[in-house]
Amino acid sequence: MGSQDRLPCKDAPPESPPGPGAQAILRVAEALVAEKGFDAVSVNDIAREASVSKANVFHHFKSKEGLYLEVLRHACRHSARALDAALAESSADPHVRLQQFFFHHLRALLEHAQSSRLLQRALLEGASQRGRELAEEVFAHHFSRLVELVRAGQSSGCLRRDFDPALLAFLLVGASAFFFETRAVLRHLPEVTFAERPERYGSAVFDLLARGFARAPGEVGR
Amino acid sequence: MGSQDRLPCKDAPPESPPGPGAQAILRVAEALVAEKGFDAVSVNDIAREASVSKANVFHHFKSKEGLYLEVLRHACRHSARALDAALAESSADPHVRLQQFFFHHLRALLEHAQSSRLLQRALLEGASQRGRELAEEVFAHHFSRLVELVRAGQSSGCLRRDFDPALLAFLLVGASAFFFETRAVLRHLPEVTFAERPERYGSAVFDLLARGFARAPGEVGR
DNA sequence: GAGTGCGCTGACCGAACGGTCGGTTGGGGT
DNA sequence: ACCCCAACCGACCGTTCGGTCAGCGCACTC
Repeated sequence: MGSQDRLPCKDAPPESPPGPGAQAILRVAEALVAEKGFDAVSVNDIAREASVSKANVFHHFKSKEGLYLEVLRHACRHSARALDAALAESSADPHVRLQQFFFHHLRALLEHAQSSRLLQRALLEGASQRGRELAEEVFAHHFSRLVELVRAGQSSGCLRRDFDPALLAFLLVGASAFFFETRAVLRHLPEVTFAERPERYGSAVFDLLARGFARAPGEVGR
Repeated sequence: MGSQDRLPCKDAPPESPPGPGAQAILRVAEALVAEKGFDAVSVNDIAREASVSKANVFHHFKSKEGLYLEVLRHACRHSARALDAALAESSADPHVRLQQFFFHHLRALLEHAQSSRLLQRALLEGASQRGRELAEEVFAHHFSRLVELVRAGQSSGCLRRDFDPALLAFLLVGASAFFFETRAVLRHLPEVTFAERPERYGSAVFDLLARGFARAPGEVGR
């Protein structure tokens, strides 16, 4: 009943560093859950795909929920690292930094589609609140940093000051994320020519947005 | 086996117009599936919540999948009607028409959160391809009309011509949809002040976008 | 070579799943 | 009066679910 883990900060200890067998299970679970969702994947499916017995899955993870959380933690770590990299661009021009973040973020989303889809699902599902909290932690932290980046651009003078910095941050993230989410559908829309050309989509979107948030009408720096 | 329905166009005949009992089941199923997802809701749950026997559910719908498709069809009809209304704005100014569409769409999304979430899920899940096709039909049609609206604005001269009309259409839809999707998370982000103020979010986003796609620098019409 | 810890397994459990079946209503047509 | 048929139900079916358990093989130590 009351045996919840109380360790607040430690990374590995709650479960020992995953051995090679556990990692194989983790990888398979990640792929299957990302594709079909937690409820649509059974432990049997995972075990079969990983070529181990179902009992072995429960040997390495204390429950299906536990395995799911481990999978999610892995995806979060992955995603957090990618966001760190995207935010670490070191240009002096905030406009360029925003652009680089946007491209980096979009590319990372598409390249690690599995983790992206996993987090997308975690945010959607009301069930397993622990999963939501996990995903929200990652997003809250990095979103703050992005907002700060926008705000810095505003006070440095190269971005307009009459809009909410959080709004632009949200739009940048959303333009990438929504593109990723709906890409499969976009392919079927005859009017859409950018479904298969993420770079083209990225630069077109950023240009359009930049016209809205950049300071001077002709002096954008590009 | 080979007993697929072949009727191409008819609306009602495959299943008779739903009686009051069937409608109650449908309503409950819609709510539960929208909240938890298809796989996380059992027929027993639906029957219990609707205060009927499980057998009765199978009396009105030939299978769980069939019930799901009926639920989805209902949500699609709902959504299609809302989009029709949003696209039917009759102003002469394309800029105003776009704005009205955007606000209408955002409001509809939030007001009929249940249907919205249902379609969002249908697009996400690779399983039950029939569901995807259903949702895609609705989107493809109305997206075309929206693109045409943008294109009309471009050739009428009040919108810039150096961007892809499908791109703006996509951004308008995405800005609403992504806001809807992530609203629960936005509430927890301290920097975000617009999570509870959709109208404020809507006008801020449209203003920012409008600066990017509108033709003249000072002549926006608002 | 007895002891020990660990990765792993097949057999098994109770519960819940989607779905079926035989039967009971009750209002409408003849 | 009769029958019919849709709506509805309790009981039940076979299957699969998440999860448990006793034990096997094998490397390692003393």
